Amino acid sequence: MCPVVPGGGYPRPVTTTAVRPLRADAARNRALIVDAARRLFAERGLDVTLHDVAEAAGVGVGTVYRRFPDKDALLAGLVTAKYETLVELAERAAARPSGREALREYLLGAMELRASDRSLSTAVMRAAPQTEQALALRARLSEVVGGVVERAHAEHALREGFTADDVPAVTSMIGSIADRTRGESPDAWRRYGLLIADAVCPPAGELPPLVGEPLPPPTSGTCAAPRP
Amino acid sequence: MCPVVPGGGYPRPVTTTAVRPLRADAARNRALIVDAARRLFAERGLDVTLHDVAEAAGVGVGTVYRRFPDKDALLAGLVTAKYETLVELAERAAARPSGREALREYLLGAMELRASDRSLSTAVMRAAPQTEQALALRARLSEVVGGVVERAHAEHALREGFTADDVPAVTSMIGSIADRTRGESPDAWRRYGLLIADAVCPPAGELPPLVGEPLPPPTSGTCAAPRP
Amino acid sequence: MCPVVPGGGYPRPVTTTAVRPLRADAARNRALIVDAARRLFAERGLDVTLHDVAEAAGVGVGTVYRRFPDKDALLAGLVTAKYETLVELAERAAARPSGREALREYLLGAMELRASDRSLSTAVMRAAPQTEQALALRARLSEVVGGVVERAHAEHALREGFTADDVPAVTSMIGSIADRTRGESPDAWRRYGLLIADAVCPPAGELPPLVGEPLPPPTSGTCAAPRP
Amino acid sequence: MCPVVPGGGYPRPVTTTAVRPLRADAARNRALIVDAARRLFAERGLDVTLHDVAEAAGVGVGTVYRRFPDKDALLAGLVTAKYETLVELAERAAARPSGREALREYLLGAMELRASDRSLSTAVMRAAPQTEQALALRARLSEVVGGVVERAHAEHALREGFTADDVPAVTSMIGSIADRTRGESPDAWRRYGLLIADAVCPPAGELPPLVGEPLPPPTSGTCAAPRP
DNA sequence: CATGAATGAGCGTTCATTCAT
DNA sequence: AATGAATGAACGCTCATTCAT
Repeated sequence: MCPVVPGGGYPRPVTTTAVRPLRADAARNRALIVDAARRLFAERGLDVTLHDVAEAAGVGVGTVYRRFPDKDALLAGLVTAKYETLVELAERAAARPSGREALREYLLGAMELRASDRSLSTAVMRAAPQTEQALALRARLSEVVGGVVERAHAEHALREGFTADDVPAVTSMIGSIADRTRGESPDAWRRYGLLIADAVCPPAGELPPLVGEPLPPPTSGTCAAPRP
Repeated sequence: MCPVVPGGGYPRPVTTTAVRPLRADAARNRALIVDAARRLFAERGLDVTLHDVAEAAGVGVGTVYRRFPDKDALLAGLVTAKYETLVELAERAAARPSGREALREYLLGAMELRASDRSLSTAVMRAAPQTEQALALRARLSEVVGGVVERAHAEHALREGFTADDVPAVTSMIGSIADRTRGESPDAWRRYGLLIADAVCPPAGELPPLVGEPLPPPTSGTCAAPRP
Repeated sequence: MCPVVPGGGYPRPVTTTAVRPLRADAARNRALIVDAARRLFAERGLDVTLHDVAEAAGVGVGTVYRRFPDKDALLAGLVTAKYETLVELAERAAARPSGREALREYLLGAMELRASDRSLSTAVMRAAPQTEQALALRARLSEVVGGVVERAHAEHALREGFTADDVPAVTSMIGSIADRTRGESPDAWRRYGLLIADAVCPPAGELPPLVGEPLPPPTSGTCAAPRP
Repeated sequence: MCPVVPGGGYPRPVTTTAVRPLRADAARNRALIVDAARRLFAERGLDVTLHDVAEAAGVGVGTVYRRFPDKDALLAGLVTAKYETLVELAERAAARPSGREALREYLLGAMELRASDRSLSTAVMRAAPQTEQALALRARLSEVVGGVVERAHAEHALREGFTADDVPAVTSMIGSIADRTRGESPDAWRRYGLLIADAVCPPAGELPPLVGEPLPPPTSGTCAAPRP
């Protein structure tokens, strides 16, 4: 609703022409920071320094700290933004009539997202969702994906025992592969994405009778973000 | 069972003029260092300091630097040691009459190994194999696993298009999951290990008709270690 | 009772051409700032930030800097305010018929004042009196206390050699004790306040025959505030 | 016994010619650091940075941190060294036949010491004695001074109610005065040192009948160093 | 050779101060 | 005049790496 990252949909001050003219610079800088952070984190992983971010954004370090209390908060901001994208993705996928196709679409889309950002697979793990917004997004995502998973199960399109909580784990694995291969062949992960998607929820036509004896039900949300 | 130190079978420079009696101490120290490093990295991840390693090994930091030019080289050393274990594992598995079973045994064993060591999934990524020995080990591993894969294909037990080069990718993914879950539920990775093993090479009885349209043939060895 | 803001009795620039109606706001802000600063410094010592002060005062940091060139100037402002209280105290004490009692009253009162404000003993040290007003206040204080001291000497109630310039030194010492003990026993300083007051000017009844061989006459005003 | 600061009496390796030849540099550097620290702290108070210390000592910051885990530890080291001097001073004073004279000698000596080091009055307060050595020294000091105070009381040379725990408070006050006047007249504190010494324990000949109604017995050790 | 003392760039973070709005 | 966003030098501290012993 109200994106942490001022990417696209800033709440336009529709009624007043200039609600807070002072905010113009601030907002622009914030956007610069988030953009730079996103880019750097995506490229180089979690060990970029806030000095790097500041420099890349063309602002002073202090400005970064004005917007984000510390490095984790910045990461959390990025993660939150990414959750938003995931929610959108899930909702779009859920609109499909076939649960199977909905799930495959979401799975492959989520993998793609993870694969595009080096920091994400690690960041999601480290940064507990600290804002209500983040928690709400996670809950919403869980809800939508849960629905899709249920529908796919009802269609017998899904490997037995697979739950909505397995989804982040599965995309996280793909993220790790992508991290290793981004340099040489940025699409290498697709091979494994497909492998896993097929294992979980094969494309229409064949149903895998694979006997999955699911181990102890996974710590729920294991690969999502840690509980606060 | 699993020789930590690859120094065991050093090719003696028989023909060289000087015998170098000091080599004994050096080798012992190298062994101590690698041993300590392995333990510490496995326990605490990549952010252990070289002082910690040196202390745990009972040597001075300088000695560590004498054996390994820098931290990455030490990591590479660990990776090398791990390759030795993998080779053993592969050879043992390859002894099975069934290619399918041989492959499953190796896959699950390799996953287990990755899961047991916190630093490995990252280390493999960062450290290029720098010694002839490491390259030789990798070649040998590739050879043995390649044989097993071929046999499994011959038995039609393996997903079409799957190659020996996919094996490290697949185990690497499991390593990343294990890293994320080790704290809370150290066995959580098994769920996904099984999922993937089944997808690749299902247990005897059913054959996966899953149509795998392999994407661009993976950069060979992609998920092993980066090229030097 | 004790006007925090020295702005109260500003000498109006009656003769100047422009009346400057804005002065009202400015003065009010200055008052708010000094008030907040006093409170915060007294509570938390010198390491409060100017942002804290500004926030507590309900103004922006910029406003603080408009009124006081830098942090030290603000401290100087506080010291000035404190001087006003001291002048009042001295005048009230000087009204007593007995010089001895007047001096003791002033001494103990001044000590109490110092003891009640955490930042003051340090602030006095660092901030030179920068305004004419501050200098005027200091002169006035010196005058009043000088009178009292003289009367006490005339009554032979005061240790030989003791001068009005020793008074700030003596109260300053108590301030330092109070700073150190405020946390655990906020009244601990009284023990030493009494000790010193008795040494300087014992309560009526006994006259201290203590032979004080005053060392080199103290740099006058040494413990008040440094020269500009 | 074993000085924190390698000032004079290093335990000479009497029996072996070269016990630890490597330590030569280390010891020299440590001495340089402590010397520089002492000088800087004495001159500029507690807010010197460890970079300053390192630079003044001619070593890198890392070296300072190698010797002292953090800034407080360095301070604690200095404080410990100062305690040693105080113990020596107290023991020498205690050797006098007259308790009165012993106490005056110690008081004035301790004041002199405090007056000579700007950081000390603050440092003693902040740095809790962290080593057994420091605690032992403090205990020893307390013991010796306690004996002297008792003897002075027995001679009726001491203001009633004055205890050994008042001694650090009294010297601390002098330290604060000295801090304020060091720049302009470094001996100004003597005037007040004498005043206080006389108030506490007047020179032989006259006994002050000053009615001291001691306030609640002071938190013991209030102005010494905080309890660990 | 082995040692561990020394180094110093760099980290995350703070805050007095400036300046565009 | 007032604001508060922006700045960046500096802080305490770490640790990979070097080099005198």
